[in-house]
Amino acid sequence: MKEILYSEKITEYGLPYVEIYNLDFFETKHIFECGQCFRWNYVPGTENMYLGVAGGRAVAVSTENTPNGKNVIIANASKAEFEAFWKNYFDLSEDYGSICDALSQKDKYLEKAVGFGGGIRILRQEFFETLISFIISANNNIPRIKGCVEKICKKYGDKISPSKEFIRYLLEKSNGEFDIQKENENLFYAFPTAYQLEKVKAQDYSDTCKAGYRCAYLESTVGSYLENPSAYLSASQNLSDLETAEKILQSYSGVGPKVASCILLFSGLRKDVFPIDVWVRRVLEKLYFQREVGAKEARQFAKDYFGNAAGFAQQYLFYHMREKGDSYDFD
DNA sequence: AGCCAGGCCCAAC
DNA sequence: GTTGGGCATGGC
Repeated sequence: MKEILYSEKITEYGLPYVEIYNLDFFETKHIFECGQCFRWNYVPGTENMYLGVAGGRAVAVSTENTPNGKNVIIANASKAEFEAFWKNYFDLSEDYGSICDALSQKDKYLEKAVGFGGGIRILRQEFFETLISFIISANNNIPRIKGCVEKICKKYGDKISPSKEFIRYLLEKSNGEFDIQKENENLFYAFPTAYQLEKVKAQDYSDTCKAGYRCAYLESTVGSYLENPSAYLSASQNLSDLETAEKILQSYSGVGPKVASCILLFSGLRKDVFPIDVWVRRVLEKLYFQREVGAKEARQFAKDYFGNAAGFAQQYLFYHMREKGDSYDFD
């Protein structure tokens, strides 16, 4: 794997940004629209820029082609912030070239899915945010999940006031299409900490974000999380025993097998899990079974067939099928 | 109107 | 240990 080269720069009007040079396997659309995250939004008027909040910081991420390859630009970030947070967040230490090669050689379906979504990176998102977000995701659809999460952040999270320079950057890059008034009111909030949610009741969540019956799960899970905030560490450190990690996560209210897999995968704790929702089960049935299968049989197959790369395989298959929609067909 | 969405809980076997 | 009904909400 190539060494990651980057530097901090600054616009002529004073906005710091980090530029990563010649980075392969990084497409913003693939990364932010593959269903793993809910707080990144396309910036209208740009080619491929997404604005998001993580780690209590708002940044705009885009790529641009140069004669030497594709550069990634993280705007409104310093070198120190990149090294302390974003480098890990974007999973830059993972060798996606090897993963894509290995999966592509496995079968023709994966070859196509990897060819389609080869710019995906599995984000190493913060644990508590991932826990709460994927409880909301159960039996829900992605646009609504994003709305629920956004409203919770707006009501309970810390306000992040964008600098004048960052606003100018967003306006210029979007040719004025970015609605700074509206988005400043909606997007620039940190995900709340567990302590900020400590006193929030199910009814409050319901009034705030209309998450329905999941609101009771949220209240309960925040409570049990606060009883032992480091419990998830024992799940993450227990790398030799996936079943224990899943069991710990499933002790939270609203977390079953599928949501537990998502939390492990999308918070970067484990890459060898294979979350199975209704979409993914359909893909497995269509591609590998040619019949209907139960959840347990599907899980076993994924574990045996995809092995250590199961999480990556799942994301490439999921993204490909979701984007293709009705035209998803390999035959 | 009825079905579906990155499913889970709980009761009944 | 497995299975099935119920579940809030909004888009189509």
